[in-house]
Amino acid sequence: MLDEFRSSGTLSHQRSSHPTLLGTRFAASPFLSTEDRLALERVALPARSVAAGKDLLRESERAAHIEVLIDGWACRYKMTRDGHRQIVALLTPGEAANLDALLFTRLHYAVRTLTPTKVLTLPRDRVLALAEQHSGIAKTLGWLALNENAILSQWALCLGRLSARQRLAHLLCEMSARLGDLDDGESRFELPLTQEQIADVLGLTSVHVNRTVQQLRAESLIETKGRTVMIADMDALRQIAGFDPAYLQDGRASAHLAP
Amino acid sequence: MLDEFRSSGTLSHQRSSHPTLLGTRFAASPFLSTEDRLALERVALPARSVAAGKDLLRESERAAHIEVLIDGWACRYKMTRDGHRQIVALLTPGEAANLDALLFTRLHYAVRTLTPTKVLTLPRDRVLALAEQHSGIAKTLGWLALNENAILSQWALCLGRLSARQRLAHLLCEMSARLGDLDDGESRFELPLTQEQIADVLGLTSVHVNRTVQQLRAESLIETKGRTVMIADMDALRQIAGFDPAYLQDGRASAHLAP
DNA sequence: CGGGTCGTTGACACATTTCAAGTTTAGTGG
DNA sequence: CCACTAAACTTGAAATGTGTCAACGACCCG
Repeated sequence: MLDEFRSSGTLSHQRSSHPTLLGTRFAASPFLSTEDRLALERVALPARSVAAGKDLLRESERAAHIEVLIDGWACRYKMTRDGHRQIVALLTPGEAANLDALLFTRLHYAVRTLTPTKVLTLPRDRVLALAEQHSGIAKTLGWLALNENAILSQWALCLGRLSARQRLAHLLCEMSARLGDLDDGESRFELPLTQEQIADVLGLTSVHVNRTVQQLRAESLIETKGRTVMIADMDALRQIAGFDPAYLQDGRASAHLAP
Repeated sequence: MLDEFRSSGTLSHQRSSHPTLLGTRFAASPFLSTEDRLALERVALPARSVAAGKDLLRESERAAHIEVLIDGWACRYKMTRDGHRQIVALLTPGEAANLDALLFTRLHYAVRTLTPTKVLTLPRDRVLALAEQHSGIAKTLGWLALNENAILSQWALCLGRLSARQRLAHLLCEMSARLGDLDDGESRFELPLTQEQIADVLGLTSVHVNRTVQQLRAESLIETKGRTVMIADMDALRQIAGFDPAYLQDGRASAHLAP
């Protein structure tokens, strides 16, 4: 059972203190061989710990490294001129914070930790050099970018066309699926977000998120205790959200393409 | 002056009838050498014409080719369970319709033409093979994907946090910039979208788009005649939208990284 | 114990949607 | 070239989802 492992938000109880990409999104790529992964790990800088609520990267910053979230949660966000925040990506353990840094000179978003995290740094130039030698690494990087693309497209649909209720349901379904809970029926996981942060993901107000959460609770669709969410009726919630996990799972289906 | 050239929505008055990537987003990549581009053109299938309003690709389809829009406009869109449409990307002359097909097995969106178009097909396997040999091509593909991510992230901010008025202003600013009108002051270009399609981009109702367009017209910020938009006061419009073209221009700034 | 963050609640304002006509424009065939 | 039709645009009135403002309570941590 991976339950405790997962709900702790941790992916890196590695045997050694050495940085490892095992269990990251990188390792989930169907294109990354073990050899590729080890090559990447060899250029990784030592992991460092970052407290919750810190800006890992700031908007418009020049970033020369890729930060990989080994442990803990973070988010990418953007600010509007009049001071509103929109979270454009939730980063769960194992995800890269700023893939763009590989080919872009400046970031177009900020990255902030949501919990205490462990972060591993991959120097841009070393990764680019590896990508030229190992096509599996190049493909993996492209695959990661396209995955983010798929999630962003889905969120455009949600933000543009779904009601508050549907958006919240969708977020819960998505996070449950991304955290590995693919089984139907029930699901329980840690969602280390305040209602205000959820509002910044959903493009809503924290007040309205609160009311919507209560509504779902009243219908016995979900339960919450602290930062733990339990989805009591996954089918019903997916129905409300119009959630189809297909957009999250590609690549796994095409694993036969791996070298 | 490129004015007529641009406003015709055409990028492919090529000398020969041979397919060409000159003038496409591919060619805009700071990583693509002339040799790389010619290699890609060699594997391209003959361009074909597609009428307006046709579904080039359907959601969940297995796509083995990348379709590049040589001429005309198209969009990527997704449908909600209850029948609402969200356009998640506007594809202008020179853009790739379904980059995802490179590494994914299934599409997560549909692609529909908005005007009569010319489409060029790049076979997936040929492109992948080229990407392994030419690092410039691999980088270009990644660069294209990251560019789409930047635009999608910006749209998440717009859809989540901007008012109808701001969103419309933002769309007009973005399209003006993407079509190459970087000069300040005025801008005139073709926007071949009905107000209903604009609504599907902005996550609004066509009725409300209409009212918002009229508002901008009444303030003398824009003028429209047919499908031609004229931005009369770019600075004011950018101010309203909080528009900063930075997210569109990366790569050009890093052109020194090209081989 | 105290102060701050987070969650909760109520009353009200307002942006946007919905519904249901019109009117204009563009395209098509006679 | 005109007549006809469908699509696109426009308008108004009413409904509604979500935001705003302001207060209070619960909880946690130092």
